[in-house]
Amino acid sequence: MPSSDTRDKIIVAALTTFVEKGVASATMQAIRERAEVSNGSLFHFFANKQSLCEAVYLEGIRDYQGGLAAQLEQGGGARDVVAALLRYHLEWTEGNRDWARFLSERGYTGWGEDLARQVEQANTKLMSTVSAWVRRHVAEGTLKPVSPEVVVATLLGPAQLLCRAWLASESAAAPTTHLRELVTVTWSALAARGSL
Amino acid sequence: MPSSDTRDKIIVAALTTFVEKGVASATMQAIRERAEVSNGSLFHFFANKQSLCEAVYLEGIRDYQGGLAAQLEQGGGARDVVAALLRYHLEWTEGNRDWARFLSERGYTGWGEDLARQVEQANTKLMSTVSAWVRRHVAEGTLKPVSPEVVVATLLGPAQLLCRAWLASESAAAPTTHLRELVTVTWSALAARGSL
DNA sequence: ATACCTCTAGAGTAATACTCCATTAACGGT
DNA sequence: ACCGTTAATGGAGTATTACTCTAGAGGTAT
Repeated sequence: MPSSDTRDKIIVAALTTFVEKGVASATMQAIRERAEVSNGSLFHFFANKQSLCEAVYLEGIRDYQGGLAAQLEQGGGARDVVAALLRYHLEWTEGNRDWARFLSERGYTGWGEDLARQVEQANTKLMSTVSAWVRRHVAEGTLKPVSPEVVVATLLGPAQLLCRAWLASESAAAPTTHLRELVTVTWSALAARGSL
Repeated sequence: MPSSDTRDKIIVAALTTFVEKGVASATMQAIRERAEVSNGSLFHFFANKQSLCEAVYLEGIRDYQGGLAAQLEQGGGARDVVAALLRYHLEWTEGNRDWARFLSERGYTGWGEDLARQVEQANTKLMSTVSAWVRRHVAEGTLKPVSPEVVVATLLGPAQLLCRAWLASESAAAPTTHLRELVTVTWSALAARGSL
């Protein structure tokens, strides 16, 4: 079966193993056994454990960010967009628990230059889309005149924190539980005085 | 020099090495050389790399959370407390960059039961303090009636995100730069309709 | 003084990330 | 249809490194 879905098998095996055992304790052997792949193949696709990590990370963040960007483009009033973004974040996390776990607990600093560059790039791209959206609405007077960085942080920060809590301990309430409150609060945070 | 400041030397050496090289690539040898400590001593205090990690993590989070709790107790109006919390978070991050890096990029899931328990405990304690504060102000009508979890997330989520951005890329603006906007926005988020 | 305990020391061991090369499949050009 | 080149696979071998083990130094109490 000489095809490159081997790569995918490895990535998904790596993800589950990483989440299950923790990255440090996850051995390459365990991963390659789960993926049913030989040592040679494994190291053919990923030069070392770190680059495997990076690949998993990148795969996850691309999927997540892609969906997020889509929410921005589907137009609608500012408040609807805010709600959509929040809902997306919560639902994505709930529906992709392993990925979310991996992403939320792993920064990319100290990783390879390549990855750093690619992630920065993805972030920048997303950020510029958001910035445009923000500027437009600030100009129209629907949003408070604050910097795009702060807007993004205000939008996603709280959701991320709630999600992290849920990911860390089984006991915490599911993210989507908080959607309603989160939208209310976040909208108050960002809406210009007077705009509904 | 048979004293237990050896332990501290190890912890600080570990932190710097972890941040410098990344946890995975930081070897125990490098750490013990930086700490100027023998192999025996190192493994006398920390049974393995993971428990060293955990000790570093715990040390950091305790310092951070301690300061945070202090902000809550020093009274004042709700808005002042919000501002103080935000300022504290930003300043602590800026002043303890290495710790902040380590903490923000490292979740504790998949780590030892002990650590998990201790962190949960610390979180719970902080959370109950915050909850009390929130309930009081909700009752007085200064804060919107939302769950303490969402209040906490709203308070610290944005700040965390901004700090992470700063920690990840040298280019981002220093956290404290955003303090003013952050306070404005966060206060709008939490304040009950009508309270200044 | 002696027994005891914490801490230090460094050589030794086992695990494991990674290398190497030989073999096989896939593909493109003529 | 053939061949050359590249991509993929297999598994045995190596080197690094987390961790172990045992012997002993320093310090304290009885």
